[in-house]
Amino acid sequence: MSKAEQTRQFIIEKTAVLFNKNGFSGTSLSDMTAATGLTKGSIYGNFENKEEVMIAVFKHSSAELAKNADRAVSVETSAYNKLIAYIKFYRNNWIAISETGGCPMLNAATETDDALPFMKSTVQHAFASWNKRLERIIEFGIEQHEFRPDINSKEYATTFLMLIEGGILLSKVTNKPKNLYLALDRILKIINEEIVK
Amino acid sequence: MSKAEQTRQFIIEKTAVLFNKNGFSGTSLSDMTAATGLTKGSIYGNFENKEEVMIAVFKHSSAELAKNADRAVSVETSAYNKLIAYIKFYRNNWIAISETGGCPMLNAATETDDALPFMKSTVQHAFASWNKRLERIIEFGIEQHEFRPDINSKEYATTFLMLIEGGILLSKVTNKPKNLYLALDRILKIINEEIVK
DNA sequence: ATGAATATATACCGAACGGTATATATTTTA
DNA sequence: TAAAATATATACCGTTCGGTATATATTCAT
Repeated sequence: MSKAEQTRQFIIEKTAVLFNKNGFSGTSLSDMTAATGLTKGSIYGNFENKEEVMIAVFKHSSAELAKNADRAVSVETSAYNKLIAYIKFYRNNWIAISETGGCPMLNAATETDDALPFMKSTVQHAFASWNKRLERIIEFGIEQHEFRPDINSKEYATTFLMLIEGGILLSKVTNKPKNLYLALDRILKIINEEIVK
Repeated sequence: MSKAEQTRQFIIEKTAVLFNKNGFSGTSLSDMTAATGLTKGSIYGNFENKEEVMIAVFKHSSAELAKNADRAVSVETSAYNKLIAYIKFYRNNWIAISETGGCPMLNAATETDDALPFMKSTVQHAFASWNKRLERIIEFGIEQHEFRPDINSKEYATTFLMLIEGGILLSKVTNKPKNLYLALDRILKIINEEIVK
């Protein structure tokens, strides 16, 4: 990794929390120079503009999230245990999520919708990937004869995703993990009562 | 209503969509003068600063949402039909919600969390009120012997709320109402299978 | 080790930012 | 209807905004 690539990665990592907490509009270039200790010249030597940094940061954050979730899931062999591990992953990581400004998917999606057209396709793609990853676990369960063969894996994946995001939102507002846990318990209930044979 | 009060209301209504779409940081005073046709002097004659406008706008938007939902619910007499009406309300209003920038509760909550401390208590209060309103319908159903007496009305209200917000988020991202409908169908299922006797 | 290539810092740009003092209209009250 | 009170417009403030040309360091390949 060349020096420039290192710096690029350094900028992404140091500004990720900034963008996640304050959004694109709420983050200024001086916030970014303060967070990195670099100058505007250095940042603009590695990125075309603020928008490009935002895109790179979001891609990094969502990829990191996916990587961590996948790691937690991959240690399990059965589809059921993989789903349980997924729930556990969110249960265990509430503090980290909370302290770094909440779910980057939720935050970016909310600001992107109407205000950041340049982010639209990137966010859409990240959500589709997330849905697909959950979907694949369910489909794997069907193949392994763990789960009912007639269920709509895509819809269940989406339902889980909505509950997780809704749970994180409520927990952030109330400052209590309880609501996220309620959402996760609901997902568990759906798995046990509707998905497993 | 005095002229000043009229103007104040006029500013709130004209800037509501603006704040909902672009957030607090993404909305400038010139955006506000453009949307209202008024000048800075006029706006600042009616509000202390931009923050006070944001607070007034959010209170207006969330109150409007509550009023419309209550209107839809109040025409029904049974608790069950009130809950159904609540679901129907969101189903019928997707286009309006979508076109005005999505759910103001979701949007404000997301930006507020870490970036707008001056909004925190207002948003928290609005969410608590929302939860309470749903709770009261469920409690009414218990009193009327329509619903099971042992259910946790607060938790069910929160679950519905999370599903609605998660559904709106996903539908906004994908630009398809399908996901919101999926969330609403899930709420209906919970009502029929866990709440009604 | 040295020259070429690349990365970072400095110093600056015009524009837009939120906000305000003051002048001018417009309401409101007597 | 006239005077007092209030609402709105004008013109301006200092600051910060995102962005850039250029100079200076630093890396990298030979």
